[in-house]
Amino acid sequence: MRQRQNAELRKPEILRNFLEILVEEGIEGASIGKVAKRMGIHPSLIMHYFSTKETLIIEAVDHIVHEYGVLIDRMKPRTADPARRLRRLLDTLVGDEWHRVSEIAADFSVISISFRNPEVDRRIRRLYSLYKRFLSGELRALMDAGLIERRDPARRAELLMSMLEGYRHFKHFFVSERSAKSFRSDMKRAILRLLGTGGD
Amino acid sequence: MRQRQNAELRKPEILRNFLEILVEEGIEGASIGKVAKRMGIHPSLIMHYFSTKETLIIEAVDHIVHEYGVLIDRMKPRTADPARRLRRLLDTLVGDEWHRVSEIAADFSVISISFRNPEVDRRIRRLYSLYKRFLSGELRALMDAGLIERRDPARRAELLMSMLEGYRHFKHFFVSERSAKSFRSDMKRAILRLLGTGGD
Amino acid sequence: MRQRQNAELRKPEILRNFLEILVEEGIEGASIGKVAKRMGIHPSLIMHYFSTKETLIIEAVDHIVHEYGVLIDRMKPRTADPARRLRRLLDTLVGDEWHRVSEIAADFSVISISFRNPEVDRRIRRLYSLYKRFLSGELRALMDAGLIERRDPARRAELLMSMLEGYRHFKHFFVSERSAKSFRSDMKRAILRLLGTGGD
Amino acid sequence: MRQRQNAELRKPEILRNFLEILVEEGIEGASIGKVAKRMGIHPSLIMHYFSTKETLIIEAVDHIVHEYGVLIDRMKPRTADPARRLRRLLDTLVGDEWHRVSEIAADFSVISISFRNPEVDRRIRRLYSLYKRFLSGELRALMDAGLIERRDPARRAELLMSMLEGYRHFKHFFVSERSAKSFRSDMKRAILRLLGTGGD
DNA sequence: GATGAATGAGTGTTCATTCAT
DNA sequence: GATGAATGAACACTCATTCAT
Repeated sequence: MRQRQNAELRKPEILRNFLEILVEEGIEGASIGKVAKRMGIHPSLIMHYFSTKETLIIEAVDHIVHEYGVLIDRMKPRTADPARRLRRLLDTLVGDEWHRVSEIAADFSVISISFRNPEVDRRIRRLYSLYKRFLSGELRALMDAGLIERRDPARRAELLMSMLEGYRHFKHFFVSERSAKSFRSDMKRAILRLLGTGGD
Repeated sequence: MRQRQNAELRKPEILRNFLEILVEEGIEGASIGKVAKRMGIHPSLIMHYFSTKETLIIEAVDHIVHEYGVLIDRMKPRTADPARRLRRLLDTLVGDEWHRVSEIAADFSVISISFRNPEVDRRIRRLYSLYKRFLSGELRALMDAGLIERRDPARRAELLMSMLEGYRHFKHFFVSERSAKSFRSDMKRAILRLLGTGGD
Repeated sequence: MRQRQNAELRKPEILRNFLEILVEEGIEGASIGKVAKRMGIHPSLIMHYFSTKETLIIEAVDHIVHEYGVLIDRMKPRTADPARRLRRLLDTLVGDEWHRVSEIAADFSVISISFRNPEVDRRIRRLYSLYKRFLSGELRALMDAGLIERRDPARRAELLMSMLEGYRHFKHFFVSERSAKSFRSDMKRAILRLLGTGGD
Repeated sequence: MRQRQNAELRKPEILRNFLEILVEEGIEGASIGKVAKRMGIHPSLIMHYFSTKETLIIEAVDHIVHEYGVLIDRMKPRTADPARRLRRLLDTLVGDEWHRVSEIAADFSVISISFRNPEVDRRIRRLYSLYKRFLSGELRALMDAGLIERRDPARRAELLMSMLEGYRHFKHFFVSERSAKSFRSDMKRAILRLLGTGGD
């Protein structure tokens, strides 16, 4: 019954199951035993692949961070036309994909871990700095094109990230189901305001 | 050793210690045993007061939520003068006090719990709805006074909360230590823009 | 809310609740805490009345033993007529009342305790010896009257008790619901056979 | 210290120790910790083999039930000669072996458990139904041979079981040590009477 | 008479981990 | 590559009991 598989197949499978449990039960409920039971394998086999729960967590965080990185990469514009670049940026930032990429519950668990685990902290920091670098670059281009107000692009990026991350993580607490859709277009307009374009 | 105290003294002391550990070690590390050891008492004494870890958590969350509630309450303006009200609102929203009221690490742990614990979820939801109600009211008053653009105040409140909560919770990831101070005045200006006043 | 009562009222109430739990959850589940919770009083109050779980158990056993004692007492014939005495004896031994007097589950728990608790053992022994003395006396009278075979009345009593106790305690395992009623008349005939009367 | 064994050796060893404690301390005193201490191993090792106290109990009950099953099996006659079959049956039913197979204290504990544990209940029921099926079959053969009175063999089996089980379980309460031996021949005669043979 | 504070041992169970096979 | 044996610490929780009020 127990098929013999190699690390390349098993490891991602373990990571996937671990992340599922992380989402369902939080970090306080995510144990090696549960992952093993869910996969129908022996706990020691997980130790065999990851040697420590710590490294399992790190690799799981890496997986999440990687997904976000891919997304940021995909936001990169394929055109030099400033107007289209602005539209594309806005569409991506408030778009479905970005908000769906990972379960928010996992985000909270991971960030929760980051306070005590320097390795996890480093990874999140690196992700956000990547994000910020991309955004500032994009804003600078738009400023150069005169499409948005010329100001310190890094600061503007931080403002944007505040609003976007705040919305992504807390919306389910204060945005009613009903208004979620129209809220998105509000958000677009708000971004434009923050960046300073002519009018609404 | 067997010092005798009563519930009014012991319970908050236990809660305080529990929250300290929650911040230091996260929900996955916050155990009754550790709280007891830290206090130099027996774990069963904690059960005596809270009967369940669940209720200990709930009461701890209540404690946090209460603090935020007090803060929201203190934001309430003592004046009818619209201009002063606006200034006061801005000062509070980006002020130190609001950002210091509780350790952000505790916030993440608590929200992390809220995904699986309906009681905790209810409490956070109640808090945010209180927050939103207060903000919309305040915005409506400012709209009536013609100080900010007249728009659906609830939606505007949600936008504001997105940005503020995003900043509060994620700033340490993307705002450099150096810029934190000046970022605050940026934030104020951003708020004014979102709400639509004459110019910068 | 908590009324002040005196020992004469409280003690039997505690015993009653303890026995209920003993039946429902067995000796392994019958704790002072549960009794207290069920009664809405503090566990220490039970200690106040019984000072030890041991004495609580003993008094509970006493209560059960007492009930059986009353029953045996009630079997005593009010007539000197030997034929009526025999009929009455048979009717009682297989009668409903005797089989209903106490929950069999409690019997098993109590006997289970008796193996390790000499006090409980003494009480059960005393009860059975009372039972045996009564039965032998009755049989001797019937022998003297020539209604049943003349043999060592004590031995005959033991035989009878074997069969009756066996039926009482194990019938639910091997007697089908359907046959339980007719089994009773079978049992009566069986007793007569054991005691040696003319025919069936 | 860390002697390595396998399940085939350890599991029965654990079961044996558990049953010993069950007899000595009753179900209320039979804990995994005590079994572990007695064996000089860690409690978690017992969990490793049985994963739950419940399954440990079930397997222990299975062990007891199995022993009885073997005994019933051994009662099966090797001859077709009715007279020898009857003698053999009588000898077995009142014989030492049957009464020694398991500590009566364990019986009471197990039956005590059966009231709340459906799995245990099922097992005891199955055992008794096996026992009854065997006895009725045997009685029918003897009836066919004209050695005992022709009556509903199932009912007669139930009567027999009542008496035998009653004797087995309660004899130590009402049968004096002195009389135990002669009681056995009394019991044989009583059985014959119940089954209806010519005379005593 | 009754409650609450406090203890300390003990409950079954989960956990990550090590090691031999 | 995979399993199973074994550990030891930790977990939340229950228990009977003591003592002060």
